[in-house]
Amino acid sequence: MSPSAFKVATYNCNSIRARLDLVLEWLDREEPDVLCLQETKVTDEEFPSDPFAERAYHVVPHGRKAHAGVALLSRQEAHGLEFGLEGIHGADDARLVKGTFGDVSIVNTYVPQGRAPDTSHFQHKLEWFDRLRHYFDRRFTTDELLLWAGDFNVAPDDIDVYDPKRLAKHVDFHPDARSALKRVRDWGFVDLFRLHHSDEPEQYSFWDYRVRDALERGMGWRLDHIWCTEPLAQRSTDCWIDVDARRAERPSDHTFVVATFEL
DNA sequence: ATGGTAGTAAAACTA
Repeated sequence: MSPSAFKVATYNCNSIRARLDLVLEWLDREEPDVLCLQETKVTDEEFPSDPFAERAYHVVPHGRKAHAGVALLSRQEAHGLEFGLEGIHGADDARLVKGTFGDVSIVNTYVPQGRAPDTSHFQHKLEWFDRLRHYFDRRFTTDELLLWAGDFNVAPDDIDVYDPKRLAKHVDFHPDARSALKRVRDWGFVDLFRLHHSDEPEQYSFWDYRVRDALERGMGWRLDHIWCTEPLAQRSTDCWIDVDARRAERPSDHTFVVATFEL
């Protein structure tokens, strides 16, 4: 059997309804096998599935009204669907969806942002990572083809933010958040972007709307990630960040991260 | 950035 190309992308769209045209144009151009969306900000009933179905994409939404929400878009139908994290209920559900495509499982997460380090919301973020680590412990082994993608709301290392000293107390670069993320990574994940672009500075996936000309001034963060187990990393051919999508008209404050494989 | 902007949804809340 000859190897086949497999392309996965992740995008925090900040409302799928507000970003529908941008996402459709990107899909038409890039034709990924799977696109993981975060911050869809829509109930499953209201998710605009039709234009995706017209393009032969299956949609698995897991959303809620107004905030958060994730979705899997895929050319193959997903099997083995799982929604949410054990112990996370109510308004903070709608942050995880898992689907399996052939022998590749994909977990798409929108990690809680955390608001401020001295709040219960930040403690909840740390606990969320611990629950996610338990989820991987319980549900998968590191010799499986598993991919974890999404808005992790953490920049892993100094190289992943524009000013590590200034941002040290921010919830997306706080030492406690970074070590919580590291505990999940230590389960057995490879950061695909760094696998292909080790030591490359100023490679970001997020630029705050509120910072004037943040993109032009290089004031970014690498918060959106595609990580996978070692056997899948061995089949990885490339990983890149599509900065141009952040320059589009009415963009999200995040942009697309893409990974390709030969399965 | 003790600011700022964007989206939801109809006044704040979330990011």
